[in-house]
Amino acid sequence: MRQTESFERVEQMLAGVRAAGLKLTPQRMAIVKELASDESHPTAQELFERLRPGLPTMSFATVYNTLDALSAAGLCAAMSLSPGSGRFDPNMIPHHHAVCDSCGAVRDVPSVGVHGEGIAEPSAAEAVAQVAPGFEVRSVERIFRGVCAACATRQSRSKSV
Amino acid sequence: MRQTESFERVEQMLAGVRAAGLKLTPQRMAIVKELASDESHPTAQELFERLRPGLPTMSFATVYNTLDALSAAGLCAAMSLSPGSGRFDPNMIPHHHAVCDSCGAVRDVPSVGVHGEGIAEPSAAEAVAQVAPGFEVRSVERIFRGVCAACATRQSRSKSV
DNA sequence: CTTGCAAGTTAGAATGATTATTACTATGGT
DNA sequence: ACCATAGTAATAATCATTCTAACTTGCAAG
Repeated sequence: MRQTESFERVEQMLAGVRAAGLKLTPQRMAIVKELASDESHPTAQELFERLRPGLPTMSFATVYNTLDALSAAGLCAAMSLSPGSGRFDPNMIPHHHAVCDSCGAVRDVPSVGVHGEGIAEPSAAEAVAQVAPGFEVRSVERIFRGVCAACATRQSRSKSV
Repeated sequence: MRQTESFERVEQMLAGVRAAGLKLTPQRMAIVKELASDESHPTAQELFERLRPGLPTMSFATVYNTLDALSAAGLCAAMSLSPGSGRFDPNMIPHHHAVCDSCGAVRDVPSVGVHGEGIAEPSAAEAVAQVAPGFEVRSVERIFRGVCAACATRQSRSKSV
């Protein structure tokens, strides 16, 4: 069943590539196949190393280009979850973050509200337990992604030109 | 009032530095002051640039060292929210992520459950609106941080030595 | 107040991931 | 089969972060 699922996802993604007007090159096919059948959220590095045996001439930049193209076409998502990098937060009270996709600004969002602090609701904890048995959840963080007021006006302005 | 708040946080953090057995150097004081009175989640880069005028001899590594020390002492948190970097996710169905703090592995967590997809609950949306008026939330992502089964056993093993 | 030493700092080099550049090549429509 | 365009390869450039080795300082005991 899992085979079928990932096969479908490959097909879907390849269709998406064409629909987005992107050319279907061997490199892209290989990257799509590898990415779509992988649950482990690989890095560009990992993909490159896995694909190199099959396409020894492929360049590293192609992996990034393709991943960017896929992201832009809405066929995959770039994440940044790696620990110990980027920004530092002096606020140790459990809270969430609003991140502007456009300018990258980050704002704290207090976790008031009915659902309580940084503790998972039962349903969510169950969902984690199902996909990752034995995973001990220590904290839950919510990231609200969107566009801040400043960027919204800036974008509509430049769009109207 | 805001002045007082950040002043308190500086005091608290400095106290924490001493409590953790860390030496209180001018560089650390400066970094703590700057970080604790800042809501914008600065990068190491930004902190360094802001502090350089006051401490021209300070090295870049000191900023990182201090931030690491503060994180280790539980006085601040390192985040990675920047867009377009790190890992790639082929799963475009709204879902959450379980991240192991120890090995960095990422697993998808389906967002079944009563609270629905990637849409914020009213209370959370309100909270965002209060701190960032005009922020348009496009998606909500949850990150469950913790320790995966494999790392949990590995840690308890090495701890018992 | 002085002294000693561990912890901290400095400067710069090393590392590693990502992005940009440029000339070459292959794809897909006609 | 041909051509224009989009994609690729190779390499250089950039940026953040970590490491190294020598020097300096906070601070506690004398």
